[in-house]
Amino acid sequence: MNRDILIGGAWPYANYFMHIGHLAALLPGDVIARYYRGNGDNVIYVSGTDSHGTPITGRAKKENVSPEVIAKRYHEAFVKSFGAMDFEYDLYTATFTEEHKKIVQEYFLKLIKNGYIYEKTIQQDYCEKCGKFLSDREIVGKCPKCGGEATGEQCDSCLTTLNADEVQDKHCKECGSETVLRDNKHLYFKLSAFQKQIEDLINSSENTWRKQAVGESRKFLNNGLIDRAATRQLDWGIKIPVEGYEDKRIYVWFEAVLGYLTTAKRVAEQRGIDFEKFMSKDNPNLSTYYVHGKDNIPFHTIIFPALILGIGNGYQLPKYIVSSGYVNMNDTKMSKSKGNLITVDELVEKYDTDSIRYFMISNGPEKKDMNFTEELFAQAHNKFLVGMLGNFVNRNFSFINKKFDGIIKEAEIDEKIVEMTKELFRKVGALIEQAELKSAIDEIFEYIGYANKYYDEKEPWKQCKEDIEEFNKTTYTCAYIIANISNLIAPFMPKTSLKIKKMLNLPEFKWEPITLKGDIKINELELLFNRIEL
RNA sequence: CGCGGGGUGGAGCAGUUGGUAGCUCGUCGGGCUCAUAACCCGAAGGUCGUAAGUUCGAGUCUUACCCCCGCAACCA
Repeated sequence: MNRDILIGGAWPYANYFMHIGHLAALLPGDVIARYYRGNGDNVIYVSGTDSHGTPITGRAKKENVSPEVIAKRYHEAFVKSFGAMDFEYDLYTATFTEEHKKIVQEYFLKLIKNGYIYEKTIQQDYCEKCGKFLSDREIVGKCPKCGGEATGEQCDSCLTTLNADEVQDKHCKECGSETVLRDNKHLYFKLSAFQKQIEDLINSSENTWRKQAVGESRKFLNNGLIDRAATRQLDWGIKIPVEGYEDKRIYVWFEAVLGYLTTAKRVAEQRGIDFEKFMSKDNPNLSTYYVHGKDNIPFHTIIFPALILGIGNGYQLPKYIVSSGYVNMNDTKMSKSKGNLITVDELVEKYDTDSIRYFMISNGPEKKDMNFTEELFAQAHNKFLVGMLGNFVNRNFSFINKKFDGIIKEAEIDEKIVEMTKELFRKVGALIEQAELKSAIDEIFEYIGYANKYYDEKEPWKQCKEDIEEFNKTTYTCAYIIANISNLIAPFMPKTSLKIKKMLNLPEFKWEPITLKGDIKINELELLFNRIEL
């Protein structure tokens, strides 16, 4: 029975190019997707560009273009970067598409219909000169603590987080005139109504959510969930399908997480799958994965589940929450201003895609933040990819090429290795399903390490002179190992997998052990990886 | 302030239900020669952030403190 798998990668925000932090957080999604596809399962892997919100309008104003221009520019850049890193989404779209907007508005109306949206009037800062309500970022004033320069959300001097109502002596950032408080109506989402259900969700998810996600979510529940405004005073975003709200837009975080549903639904429709059945909590075959960075946790573990419940379509709540830590550069936080931020494009230009994928999984921020340095990267590349994997293939095949015209004679395959291989597929598969990718890839490299040891112990360079039967067994067994490596690494390093498959004329990737038959002719041998010299 | 995650040999990490620490890299020594100074074997390196406590016994439980990262704001 094929399984139904939904994987949602976090939606990168369209205000800068994709950097290695995004990559580290999102890569697990692609690995998991490839793995399940290799099992013949029914995978829907989706994501898109988060393209609304104030920062984009701010940037647009600065560059004197429309927000759409900015959003599309970065959207295209993301598509290119994901492509370069061999991400295979079933659909990568953007929140500015009509399809997304339409479904989000439908969901919004459903929330209203189900009684989870209510109107509330609050007082907000208003600039009379500019004739508009100001967002927290558009307010400047004095910090109540240190008296320094502050915006409506943070003090620039002492760095405390502030609320707009705490800030003193408030002015409009743009024109400088004093702000006044005015009544403004907003639509609120009854998050508090889901306290109990989300508590239950978390209690039943301790083994499938990353530890930090569980802890972080409990924090919010312990404090008690608070209703959140679902609307923002803004003109760039999804329109609110309610009269009297023409000057407002849907809060980006609400619509961005709903993107998982809007995109998955589109994929399902294209494939002729009944999405309501697919996504149903009563579908025992369904597993959902949500993959993102740790700062995104509450949106995926609290808000998104609450929205799903509020919409009331009976969809499955997040089963696997795969949150990653951050990537630091030389022990300091990456940031544009510090200039220590590496974009994916820069990395791809310099290094092998598979090598980057390998490093980001095996040394990635799975449980805690990681530190990225080129030295560490080169070291791991040289030792594991060149020394262990690449070398094992090369030492085998170049010998065969030299002495036996590239022909590996059929022979008995070491039974112990066959058993070990079968077991490995089971073990690694289980780890990938649990999103424990670091352990999964470690298991594979332990196997490769064992293979090198095996080769050394058998000493085929001697066997070929003393006992050709034994030599054939050794080399056929090694060819068997290499063939199986091509499947085992496929979710992690798709290009390398293909290279091996080409050398041995192997069938396309499936998550299962390969059995060899007959003599094998090695197609042109090429090095899998080249050493990196720094 | 509070809360969440983390703090284990030079570096990166494991350590399930408590019993005097494991792995990989790097380093040093040896072996092999099929291989991209690659591969194999061996050795030296830690008392587990700090201070107390519980216990026959704690990295593993309790308390306090310190350091790093994060916290529904749009930055993975």
